[in-house]
Amino acid sequence: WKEKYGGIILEQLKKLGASCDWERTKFTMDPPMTDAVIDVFIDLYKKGYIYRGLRMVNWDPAGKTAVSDDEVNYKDVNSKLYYINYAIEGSSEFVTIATTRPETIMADSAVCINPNDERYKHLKGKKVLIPLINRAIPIIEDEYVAMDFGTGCLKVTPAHDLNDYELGLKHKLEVIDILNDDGTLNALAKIYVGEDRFIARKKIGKELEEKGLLSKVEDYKSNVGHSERTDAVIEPRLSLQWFVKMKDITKPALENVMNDTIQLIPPKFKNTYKHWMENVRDWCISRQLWWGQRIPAWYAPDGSITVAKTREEAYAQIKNKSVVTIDELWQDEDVLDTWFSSWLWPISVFDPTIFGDSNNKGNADLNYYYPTNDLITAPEILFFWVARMVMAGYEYRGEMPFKNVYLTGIVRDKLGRKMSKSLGNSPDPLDLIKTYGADGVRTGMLFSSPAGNDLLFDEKLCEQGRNFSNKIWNAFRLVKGWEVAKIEQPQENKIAIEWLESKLNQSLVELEDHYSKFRISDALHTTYKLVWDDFCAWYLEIIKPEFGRPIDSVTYEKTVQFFESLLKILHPFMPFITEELWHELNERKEKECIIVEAWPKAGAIHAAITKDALVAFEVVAQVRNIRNAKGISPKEALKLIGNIASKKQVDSFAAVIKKLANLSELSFVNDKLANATNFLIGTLEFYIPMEGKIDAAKERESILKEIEYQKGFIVVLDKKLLNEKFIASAKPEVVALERKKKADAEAKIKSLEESLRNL
RNA sequence: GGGAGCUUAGCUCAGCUGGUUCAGAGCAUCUGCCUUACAAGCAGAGGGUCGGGGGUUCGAACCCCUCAGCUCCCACCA
Repeated sequence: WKEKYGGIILEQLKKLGASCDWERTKFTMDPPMTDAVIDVFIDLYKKGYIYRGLRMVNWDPAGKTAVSDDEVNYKDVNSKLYYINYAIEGSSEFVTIATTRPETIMADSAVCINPNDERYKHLKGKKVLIPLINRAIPIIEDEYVAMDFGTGCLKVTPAHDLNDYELGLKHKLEVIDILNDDGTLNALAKIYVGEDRFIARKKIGKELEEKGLLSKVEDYKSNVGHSERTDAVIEPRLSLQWFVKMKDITKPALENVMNDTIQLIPPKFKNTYKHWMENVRDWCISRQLWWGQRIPAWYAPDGSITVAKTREEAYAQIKNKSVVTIDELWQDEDVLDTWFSSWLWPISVFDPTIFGDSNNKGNADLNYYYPTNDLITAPEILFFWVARMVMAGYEYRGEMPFKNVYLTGIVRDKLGRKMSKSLGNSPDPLDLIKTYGADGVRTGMLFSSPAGNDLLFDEKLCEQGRNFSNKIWNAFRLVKGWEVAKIEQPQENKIAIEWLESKLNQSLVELEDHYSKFRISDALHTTYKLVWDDFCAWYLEIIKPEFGRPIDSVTYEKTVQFFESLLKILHPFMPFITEELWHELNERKEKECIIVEAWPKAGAIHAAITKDALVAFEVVAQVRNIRNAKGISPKEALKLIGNIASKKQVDSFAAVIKKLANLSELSFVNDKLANATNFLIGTLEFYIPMEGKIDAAKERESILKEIEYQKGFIVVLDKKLLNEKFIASAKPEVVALERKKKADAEAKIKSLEESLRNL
């Protein structure tokens, strides 16, 4: 099973482009890993952490087997609530107790009342007699009993009810198991021995009624567990199991998550974690299954138990104390909970021998890799696995196993259901990869993957991811298709390069911030915008030479460099296309691969240059506004200006600005950029009004609206700046920034008023 | 029953320290474009009482209270 399904999972991971160390895959049931598990069991047993105790299991009397919680279906069943009179010892009085299970009264160990219940105050310290068998049991008090349910008086049956069992533990009550494994009553029941539990229920009900011990019977709906396999009513049954004491071992695990030595991402899980760790019960580690590590406990005919790794070792320990032969020993048939092997993972995966010998400091791998940086896992196994790895880490290495725990979202389908094998609602990643490509699927998943939040899976996102791959590919085709010549570099290319340089650096800073906070989805969005909007939509459109013309070599070289940087930052999301293009873009040596390339370093963000370039781009926006105001197509607008644009370039505003620059024989010379843009706008305004269609009223309206907005802004800023509380509490640079905002707004209003006059 | 979280555009979700970078993105829809990288694309448009109510504050999507709906984890009732 493991070979088949483990193999499929590994193949899916490889197809998805996960870059793991495939030579080091481990299976927790491999012999050395198994040794580690057994060694830990023995060690914890010696330390007194492991003990045998009783535990309620879900018992299926038809299948005569324990079933897991998952295999129990709860159904609403019509049943009856029997009100039974228990006589008070040495008195003619009685108390009435409501129960759905009169057949278990013979297993009662006590009757429990709420200490705050005035009705029963006089019963304190007395005893009652169980009807039909007349056994005396004590009356105990516990706030657990609900005063408003039934009669407020509860019969306590530790052997046949989980809550009663715990109440029994608390009050040290006797446990009397009156049922056989097939659901019939045994000799301890004293009456109706051998009868089935449900037949006994009816007969006991009848007998109680005949003897006048039944005060009434009510119809009642209860939620009863049924076995998924046999549909038999599940019987809570006590069984001997192995436990790990959690009290001490959880201490460092709680402490070091609370003080952020180990960080949970997102941190909201700290609360959940804390609550669990503070209320943790002892860990039941034995399982009645046929696979797993068998518990290393050996039983002798005299009833003694020896914990040892092998039969021989067990015999060596026991032979002087007990008269047994080695062949008479038998091993516990239960196996260990799967998490009892998994919790050692961060250690045993590197050095499984470390647990057998307390002096073992660990091999080189363990010392190098432990503790690791990040654990990525699902929130639903935060307790099962993560918390226990932390416990084992502190117990066996005295140190955290990992620094950060990134909890992924749970993937749900469009209907909000958890994706699962049993529902069959999870798409096969291999099919998705076939349709959208591995890069598309990865990107699609990450578009909407905030840490720890659920994620409704939608194939549309994979489609978007696929489209992004395509965009990158097309950008590559464009660049690679250019003819390069040693010609003079146009001014606007210089500006475009500086602008993109600055944008790239700015994005690198943002990415660093996002990645450091594990905001993977945000990192993808930043990357996506940089590549699609800044690089493809703006930069490439500006530097793109006219059809049939070559590009200047300086711009070309720089563009290839940009492309390389972009591929590097894209690589974590899209490893396949980036690796491919990396090799196509330039000559590479044999081992020069993008996967081992260094992450681009952020350079300076040239605020001034960015600003100039933005002014240039703003011209584009102005052109657009004027065009919209006149309600004419850009083609028409350009025809007005001069019949110069090719059909292809008409719709591209980046191209428009270039054409405009050529037309007016202007170049974007250094600091005179602003003058140039003003001239351009003037040019447009000169030509376009000649059409006589300009909607002056509309234009005026929009300018007035903008002025209104800016004035409103100033009011807001003034309010803030005049607020003593704000001034007192804010940092000086924040105040300065607010002042600057105000000055900018005032300048803007002046310029708007100017254009209003010119209109 | 105990605990945690969610509710923002038709859909999926951002919105990080309360402020005008705050009402956003993508998808979907609508309009116009087969354009010499890309129709899996380009240019635009419409669309929201930030679940309801109350409070704190100069100021609330954001903080507090409350109600409603949803989800997950744990425990499940005589």
